[in-house]
Amino acid sequence: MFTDKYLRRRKETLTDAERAVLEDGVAKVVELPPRKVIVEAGETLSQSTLLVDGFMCRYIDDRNGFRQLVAVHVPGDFVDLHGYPLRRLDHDVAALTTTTVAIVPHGALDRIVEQYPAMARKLWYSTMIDAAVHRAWLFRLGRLDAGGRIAHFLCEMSARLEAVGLSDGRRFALGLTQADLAEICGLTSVHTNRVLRTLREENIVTLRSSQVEIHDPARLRRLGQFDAAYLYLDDTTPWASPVGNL
Amino acid sequence: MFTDKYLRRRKETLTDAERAVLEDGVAKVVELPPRKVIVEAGETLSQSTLLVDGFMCRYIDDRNGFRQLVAVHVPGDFVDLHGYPLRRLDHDVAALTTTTVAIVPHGALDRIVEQYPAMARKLWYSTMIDAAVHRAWLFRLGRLDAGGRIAHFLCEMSARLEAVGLSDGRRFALGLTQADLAEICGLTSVHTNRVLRTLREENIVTLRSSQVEIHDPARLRRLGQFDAAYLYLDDTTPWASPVGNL
DNA sequence: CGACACGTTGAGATATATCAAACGTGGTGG
DNA sequence: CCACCACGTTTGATATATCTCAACGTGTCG
Repeated sequence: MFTDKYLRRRKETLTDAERAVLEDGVAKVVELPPRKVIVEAGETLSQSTLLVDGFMCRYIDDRNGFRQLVAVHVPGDFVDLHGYPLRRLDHDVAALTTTTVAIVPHGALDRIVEQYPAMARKLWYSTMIDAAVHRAWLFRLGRLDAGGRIAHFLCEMSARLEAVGLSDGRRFALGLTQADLAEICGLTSVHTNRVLRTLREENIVTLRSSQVEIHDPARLRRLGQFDAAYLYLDDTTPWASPVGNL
Repeated sequence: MFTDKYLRRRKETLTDAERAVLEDGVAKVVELPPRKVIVEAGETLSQSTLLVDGFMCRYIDDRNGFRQLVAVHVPGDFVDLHGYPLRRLDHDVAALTTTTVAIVPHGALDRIVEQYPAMARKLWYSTMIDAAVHRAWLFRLGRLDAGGRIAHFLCEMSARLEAVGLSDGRRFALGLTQADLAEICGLTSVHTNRVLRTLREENIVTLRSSQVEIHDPARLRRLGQFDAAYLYLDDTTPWASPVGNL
């Protein structure tokens, strides 16, 4: 099963049988080039996307062509599962890097939800983690200054990537430019650059060509007032997350 | 049925039979005093709260005792339905004003979800609207300046209250102090006060002792770059929202 | 009448944006 | 193999939005 690659690294929340059912629903696996937009706001959707490899994001455009990222996705995430109940989205979805995605038609989800109530619950739960991440992002934008926002985001990425075996808590690849990071944190790229410099100079964290190296995790967490509880990573309720961190 | 009061005002999305089922699940109806905290982050929940009357909010505390509101609820909203799948929340839930709430034990939801798959979908959908609102708030905090944030929020409240018959699109009661508004918009209350003054002076909107009067809806919308699509108010899919705007 | 919460105003400090330019570097075509 | 281009990064100088601190006003309610 291709989902083995990352999905198994996490606290097992989908049973093997359930993962098989989900994979049965996969219509095809595709590679997307960097920056490829796969969903535009308002479109009616007939499928959802499971991210197998690479990084994706979701964003809302403003009037002046600037955009606010509202989510970043790592391998194992069910990127637009919320599009299944919602039908049409309020934002765009795009690849950040070259990615591999598995396409799950909504018809397949209909069947899964009907036949396997336990999976229906886990899918719902999964979308609720996504919402919890939104709330953490609200906190980040509303209450933290530039340094705190960047620190908080890097902590989140480290935790989520570690959960799927893509970070050791110190170093990881992150397919983001400084401009992307700015769009996540509600800052200009110029200011983001300056803040990254001081973070580097103070020996807290270094970000170079999409490689992140955390030198002082404790200070980074404190700067970002980061508490990973909202990621529900240790959850083992019958509701627990079906895939990746979502 | 007590839910008639507001729930019927909206595009009918729960059938009468379904509303009856939901009301059957209500264990009790209670009144809460202003500022009453009903859920604290991390607690394990065994019930969810339907807001019948008044205003409630959800918020995340920072280290210094400041807080960021992550949601505001109006009558008809299922305030912490996400607590049903999540079990424990990543934030607090509190009343803003004196409120009336209906308590729905999670056991009752279990029964509903098992017996009525169509309602299970509608409940899921409802939590997805809540998440869509989170994303609009991310846009607000990340991309708009102080005036834009306040304008955007007031547009949202006007639209949501209008949907439940509590606003005529021009005037409505909003149980918020300027300090609350500041915590919603990621601003200080001092700055919020100044921005409100210019909004009043420019004859766009007046907020006086929790009464909002919109003098120039078009300019307010433009200022806040507001587009109500994310509220999915006109949705009539089989998924459509069960209650209030959530 | 006093207390308390909420709203208002002022002066000054600071974080972040803006505009403009230069730099590095990996890739590409001649 | 070099020249050059595109893209991301870095830096400087200046403008501006928002915060901070401190004080004062105003209404409401016991």
